[in-house]
Amino acid sequence: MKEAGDPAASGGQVPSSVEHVDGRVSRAQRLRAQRRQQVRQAARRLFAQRGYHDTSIQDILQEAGIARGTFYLHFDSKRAVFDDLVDDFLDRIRSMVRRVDTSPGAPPPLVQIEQNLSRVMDVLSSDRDMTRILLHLAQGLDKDCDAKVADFYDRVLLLLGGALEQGQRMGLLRPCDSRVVAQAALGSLKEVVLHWIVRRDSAREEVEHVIREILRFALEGLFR
Amino acid sequence: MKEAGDPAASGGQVPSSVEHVDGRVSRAQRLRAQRRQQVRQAARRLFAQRGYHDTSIQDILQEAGIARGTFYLHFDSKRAVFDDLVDDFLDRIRSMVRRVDTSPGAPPPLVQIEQNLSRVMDVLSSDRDMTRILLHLAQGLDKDCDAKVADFYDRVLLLLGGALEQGQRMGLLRPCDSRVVAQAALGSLKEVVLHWIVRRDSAREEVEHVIREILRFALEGLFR
Amino acid sequence: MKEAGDPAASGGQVPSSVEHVDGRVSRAQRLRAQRRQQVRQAARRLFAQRGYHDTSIQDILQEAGIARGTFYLHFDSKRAVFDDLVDDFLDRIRSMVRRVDTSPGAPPPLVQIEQNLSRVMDVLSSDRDMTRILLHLAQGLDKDCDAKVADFYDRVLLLLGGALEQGQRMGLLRPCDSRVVAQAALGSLKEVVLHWIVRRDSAREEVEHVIREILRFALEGLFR
Amino acid sequence: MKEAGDPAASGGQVPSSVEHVDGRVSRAQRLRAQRRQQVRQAARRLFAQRGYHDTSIQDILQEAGIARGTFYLHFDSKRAVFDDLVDDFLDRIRSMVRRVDTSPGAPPPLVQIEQNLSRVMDVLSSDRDMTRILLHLAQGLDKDCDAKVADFYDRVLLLLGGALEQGQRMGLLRPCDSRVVAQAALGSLKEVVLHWIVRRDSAREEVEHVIREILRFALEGLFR
DNA sequence: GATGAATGAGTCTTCATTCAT
DNA sequence: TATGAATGAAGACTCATTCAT
Repeated sequence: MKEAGDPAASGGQVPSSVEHVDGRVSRAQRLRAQRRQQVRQAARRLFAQRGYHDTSIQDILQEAGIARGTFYLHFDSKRAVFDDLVDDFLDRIRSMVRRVDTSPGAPPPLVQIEQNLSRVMDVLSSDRDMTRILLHLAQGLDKDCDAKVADFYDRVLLLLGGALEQGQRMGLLRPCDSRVVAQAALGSLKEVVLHWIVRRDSAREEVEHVIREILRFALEGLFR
Repeated sequence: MKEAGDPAASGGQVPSSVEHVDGRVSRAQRLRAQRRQQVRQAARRLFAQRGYHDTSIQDILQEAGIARGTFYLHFDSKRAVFDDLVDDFLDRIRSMVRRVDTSPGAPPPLVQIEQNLSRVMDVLSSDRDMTRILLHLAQGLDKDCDAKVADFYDRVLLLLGGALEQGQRMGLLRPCDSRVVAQAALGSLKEVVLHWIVRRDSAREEVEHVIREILRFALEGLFR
Repeated sequence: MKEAGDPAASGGQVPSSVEHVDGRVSRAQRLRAQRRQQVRQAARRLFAQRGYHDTSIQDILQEAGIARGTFYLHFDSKRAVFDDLVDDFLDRIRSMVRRVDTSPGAPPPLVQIEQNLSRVMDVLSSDRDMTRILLHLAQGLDKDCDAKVADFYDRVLLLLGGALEQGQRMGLLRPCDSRVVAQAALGSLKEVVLHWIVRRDSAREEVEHVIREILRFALEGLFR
Repeated sequence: MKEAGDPAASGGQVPSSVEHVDGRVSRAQRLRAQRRQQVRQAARRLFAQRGYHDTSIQDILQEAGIARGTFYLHFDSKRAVFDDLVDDFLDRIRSMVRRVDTSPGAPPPLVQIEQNLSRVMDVLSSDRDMTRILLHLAQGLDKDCDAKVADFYDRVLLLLGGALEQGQRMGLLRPCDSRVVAQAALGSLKEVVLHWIVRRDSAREEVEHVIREILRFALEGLFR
């Protein structure tokens, strides 16, 4: 489970005068990052389980096995941990998506799309807690968070909509309202993830069956 | 708008004496119901706007223009209003759905489905605040609430899945994993509602265009 | 069970012009007194059972079967009912005590004392709820009430102490610190009443056995 | 003064790291105990003065000079302080009572009883507030508290009754209903304590005079 | 860095009392 | 006189955050 993007750990001010022995500072940084991870993991588990509001700082401290003050040494507030978790997770998802390459010689667009989907599903599967948080809690927490998540989905929709339009231009897809269909596709995905990844912890093959089903559903529809 | 389950109304002090002037008691009951509505409306607006946790009882009092005690005269707790709102809304949605009639002479199933969809969309459109609450807040509030909403959606999925299987048996639809496709359809719907009803307050025609688009998407798919 | 001293009922302003038919006003007064009694009885039962603070006005209304406003038509406050009950009860007890008659030809002092005691015990037995209230709740409610009850007991102590000193002067009793002994006697009585009247609802004979036991205890002591 | 049952102290966060400076932890514990005492003392004073219900948490905070949260750091609720105070006081009283030793060579039983009495009176004298609370407030607060206090007195009565029966068997005391007489004795004691210790803050000699008086009263009675 | 006692603003809820009908 | 909806002051308790050690 990757834990990228800890700005405080990497960007901290390192007083050079103190670095007597090479490696001392880096050891401190490593410890600091460890602590941070400890907190993040505890918070993630609890947020996913009980929700944001029903998780108290006290709960996190207990779960992480640290003291109150220590928490505030690493995060500014309870909300900061939440944001950190969400930002990181969104980044991880974003980084899984490759733009569809339409140059000659590249794999067929459909294959590329399925690969994107598959990579994203892998990330979601590997962190069910965060997936649950993203789908259940992140919306409705507060204007700021709503905006962030909405922005994320908007970008996804733009991507999907673009792909649809490209498909139409290429004569692969029938004409349709690309915005609406992109939304429908995104919604399908969310719902299916909720059921197969968050609620049941489905095995890889099962998830792949589900992916194929909704892809076929999206492409061929239900008739006949 | 139905006003179910008012404990105070049923358990309240019933005047043992004779109803002096005809209509005096019924007027009191009407006023009582009005007050209740006043509170519900205030709470609904605020919950939709700020979320459950960021709405204090104080906010509701202010919005409704009543005193603290008055609130508790009509509802047991902040949570009770929320539950009341959600329960009532779910009931309203449920009541819009008619089982598809496959007897000879009945309208084609597809038409019936579209009518169902249209009636549900009307309810959702007519109460954007509650739609927003249902889609954003009700999940992730609390185990109890989660269970209630999950149960609602589960019933919807059963309905959809059943319809799909029937369509398959009737040779109208191609074979597919009805559970997965039902989820996909539900997800599409949710997402589309979120965009066109909750975010933008789309006009009726716009909504109908959207309905047609996702129905066609679901039935014909994207190819060709 | 006597219900004396309702100032509002007896002292109420009666507009003479209204008294069309003789007896109309008195009927109103009777009804008023009845209502008052209704409230008193409900309150007494509840105060005895649950204590003053754990009895709400709502409880009293329910028990008495009247409406909120009606309560305040008869009593100024919750506390006023309590005071009314206690005052009345203390009066009833006081009225049972006759000063010991030492004139020649009168019954022996000891017999008079036992008669006093017996009459008081009858009152206590006949209203266990008020006895419980007096012994358990009236002390410690509040400065005012404490003062009232303390004043009552002080008068009792003065009476007892006077009797003791008289007995000493008459050569019947041995010299002793009359104040202390009066207190001891009062305390014995209270405790015994608590056990035999409040906790168990002892029959008359049992109570008389108890009276004889503590009288003998007080007079003869335990030695030999 | 014993400080039993501090849930926060035992369940608190125990520093997992090494105790850097010898005594640092124990100093923290000492400070913690001090705070607790501070709260207890403030609460005791106020409960004794104004009663349980007329003392608000706010009052206690003011009197103790601490903040709201600090109170709840040491006690679960207002009621918890009260219970803690009463439990501790009852324990202190109980611990003063030694079973009467009737083996040959032991001091005469009467002397032992007087010593017990004297020790108990010392405890009561040394904490007038708690004595007042025990005699005035603890009864009538609540079923739970009533039961606790009643149980305490029941044990005292058992002890006294047993002593009386032993005295009778040894031929020292005349036959009597030991239960009734034990109650009378307990009641005498309570009343006398109320007057001489709670109301007036009598000096030691005065209290001893009172003890002697009621002992003589109990043993020799009043006749002659 | 790590600790955890202290803080106090903020929240929900109760309930005695008032008053228009 | 009787009613009961409305009131709002007052209460207990929580919990994210700070800071001295």
